[in-house]
Amino acid sequence: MATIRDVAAHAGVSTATVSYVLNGQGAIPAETRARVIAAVVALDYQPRHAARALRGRSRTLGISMASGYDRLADPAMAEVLAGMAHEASQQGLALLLIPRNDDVVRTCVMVARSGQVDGVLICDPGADDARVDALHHAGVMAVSLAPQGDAWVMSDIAHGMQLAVQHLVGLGHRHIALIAPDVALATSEWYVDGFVVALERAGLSVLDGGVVSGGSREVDGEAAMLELMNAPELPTAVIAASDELAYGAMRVVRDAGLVVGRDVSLIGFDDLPPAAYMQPPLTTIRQPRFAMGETAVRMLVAQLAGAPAQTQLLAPTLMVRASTGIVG
Amino acid sequence: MATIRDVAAHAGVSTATVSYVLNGQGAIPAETRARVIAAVVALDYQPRHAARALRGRSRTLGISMASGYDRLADPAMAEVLAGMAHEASQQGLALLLIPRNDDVVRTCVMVARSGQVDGVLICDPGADDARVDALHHAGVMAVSLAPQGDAWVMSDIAHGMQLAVQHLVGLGHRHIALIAPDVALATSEWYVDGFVVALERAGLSVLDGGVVSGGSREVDGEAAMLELMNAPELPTAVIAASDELAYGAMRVVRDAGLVVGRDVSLIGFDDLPPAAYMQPPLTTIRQPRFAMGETAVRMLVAQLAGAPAQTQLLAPTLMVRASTGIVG
DNA sequence: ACAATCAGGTTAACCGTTTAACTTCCCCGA
DNA sequence: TCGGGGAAGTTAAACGGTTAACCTGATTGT
Repeated sequence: MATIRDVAAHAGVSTATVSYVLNGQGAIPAETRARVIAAVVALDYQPRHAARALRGRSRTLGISMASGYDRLADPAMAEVLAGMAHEASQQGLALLLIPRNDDVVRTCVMVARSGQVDGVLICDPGADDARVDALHHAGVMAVSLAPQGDAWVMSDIAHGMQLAVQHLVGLGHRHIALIAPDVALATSEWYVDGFVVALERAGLSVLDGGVVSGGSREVDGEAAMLELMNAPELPTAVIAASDELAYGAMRVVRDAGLVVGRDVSLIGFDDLPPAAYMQPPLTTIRQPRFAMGETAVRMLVAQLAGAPAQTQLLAPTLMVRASTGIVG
Repeated sequence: MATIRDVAAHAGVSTATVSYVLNGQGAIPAETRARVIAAVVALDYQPRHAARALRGRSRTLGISMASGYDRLADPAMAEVLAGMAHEASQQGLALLLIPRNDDVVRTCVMVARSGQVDGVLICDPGADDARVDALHHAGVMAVSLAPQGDAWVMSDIAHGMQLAVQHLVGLGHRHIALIAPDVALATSEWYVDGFVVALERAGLSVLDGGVVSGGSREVDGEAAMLELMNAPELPTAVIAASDELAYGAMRVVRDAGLVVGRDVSLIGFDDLPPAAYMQPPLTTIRQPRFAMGETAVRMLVAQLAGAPAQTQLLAPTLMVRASTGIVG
């Protein structure tokens, strides 16, 4: 493969000149510039990334995923990632999926300190996640997808809960339950607290057994809904912390011979594409996942450029469909 | 940040010795080794990735996605990616999402030739994809997720179609239609050809308008199903090339007042998690997406290690649920 | 007429590792 | 006693760019 020296020789200039031309720096007259370009083309020259990165930055951002890359298959996560990839591409940055082993925190810090990435995006922050502190301590810039540290972006879950509860209360519901997400996730408590606060504002209170811990998959939603149905009194409405949980809950309600949207109202979170194709179509709180990904990247880039750390809440919206109805 | 020189000075040895210790090479007595390790720990030394990569390989594989990173949000794609990330982690390799611009082929070749990645995984091969040839021409190792070039892995779609058709024929169906995938994808023709061959083997033939071109999203499935319903005679069974297409088709059938699984049988492809939660639960051909991702990485790694290029077909399986039933 | 300035370069140090080749020193066998 | 050979390091040349500092000759200002 041709090196910058070969190009310089071919164009009859020094390597410095070639470098300046390629980086658009220095004052190079058009004629010389043209000769250099011609040499680059003739030799099919491609600068080595490692050699460049050895001096400056790597122009790559790291993606850290603690809970295992299986989570990539989670559509909500995939959408965040899509947003990140989109924005990163806009900025000409690459995204690196940091390899995982038993010590995720260590590996993540190592990759960052090795300079393979300029900053890190913490995609699945756990409750009490050690990565934020570890990265901060190592002097690595990072943005988290949950409120931790001083740079993060999240969907305004509390507001989403308000929307959900208000919608249900408006339909006459007074007896509302929550299927909470996996407690291991940092966002988990936001769903629960948001739910409690929203109920209070509506003048309602949380019932005994009105918050059941779910998980993240459909089967978890089934188990949680079964738990709710075995309680002394069945809530008239259920909010699930994700669409997947809602899918599972919906099936259980249906199997019990009840009609979702009439006997029991059901709201999900996320608005994944299949939600609108469920039977009945699922009312849900759309979370701006793609935008969260884009925003996280923009924030990290700004921080790398010297801007101060920021935090941001993105607004969710209510998608009304047929899985919620007047209490009856 | 401490460099290898600092470590060498601190341990009272040369940089070469430090390097040998760190890479487990050369014959270094335990006592010296311990001194070096102690220095590494004391100085919190972390080797620079770029400096290493400048000599050897980058230990990173590239992910090329031509159709835009929005496709990452496609759950089927996300599952492939999860498999790749999993296997790559096992091997201690990182995965790089290659940035996209208007000239995808060029960018992809550039990143590979720049040495930022050792090889490329072509995730969404298009029909007549220029990347395979371009990469091959540039001497870059690559594995595609569709039959093109000499190294690829794919789910055995033809066999999947056999399973689907056999299942339907066993239920008495003779009038079967196909909702095809986006023709821009390299795998598209495999669905169509597989369908045609499977029908022939069953002694059936393709009807007029029996193959409608779909797309990839739920709305495309709706449009395709509408087209089928407007044809002179309604097929008794429909095979959709993806679960998403099937979701859309299912809704249209339902909205027309027909019952899926009784009036019209419906089969999807992929077996995404929501499939089992549709109403009725969707019979579908499960494709081993995660395994495809793992296999692709393994094949690329083997190739980089000098092994000859391989091709592989992974077996899909039939998941029988309630969306298919005896013709009536 | 002479210094200051500028355009258009070049030189060489530097980024941080790896590794082939070489040096020492010591031990052992003939 | 001498040479061969291995153990334990060291030296220094790569790897392929970037960039601060310097050089040269021509032009400008006074």
